[in-house]
Amino acid sequence: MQYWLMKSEPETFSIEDLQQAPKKITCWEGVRNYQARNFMAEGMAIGDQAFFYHSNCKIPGIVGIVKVVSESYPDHTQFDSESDYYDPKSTTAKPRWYMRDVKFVKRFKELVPLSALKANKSLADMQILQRGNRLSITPVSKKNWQRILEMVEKV
DNA sequence: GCCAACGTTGGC
DNA sequence: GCCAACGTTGGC
Repeated sequence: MQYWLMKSEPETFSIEDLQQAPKKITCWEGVRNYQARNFMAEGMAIGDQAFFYHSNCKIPGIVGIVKVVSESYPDHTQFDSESDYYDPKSTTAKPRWYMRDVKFVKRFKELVPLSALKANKSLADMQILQRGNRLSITPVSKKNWQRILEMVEKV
């Protein structure tokens, strides 16, 4: 089993939105970066877990955990000219972008803020902490996963 | 294939 | 709102 971190802007889709979704499942739409897509399409497997990260908001940080519950399949929003995620260069015969379904696992009582992740020197190799990192989906090592869970328990 | 221009991300 | 960092686009 592998671990991941998935970013979402809470204004667009927050962990509260996921909790309120039918069956607490959502399709993870809108990934439009090849590296992130490859992580999702080829790197992930059903049963993997991911940190849900709120980005571009007042206090960015990890707010909970989700689980991968589907194989990858074409992201329908790429074909929808009304959608912000529309990609005119993509065709149903040859889709560029893929999604998976993820399910709510838990929401932390208090988020683990980015500032706390940065302050924890043992997490220095986390991809999200590297300078200029913009990937919306990144792998997390088992060690770092456990270290972060320990930070949650201390809250 | 190079690279300048442009758009986006996301913390602050 | 600012801006650094990065990815993509498109002319050549």
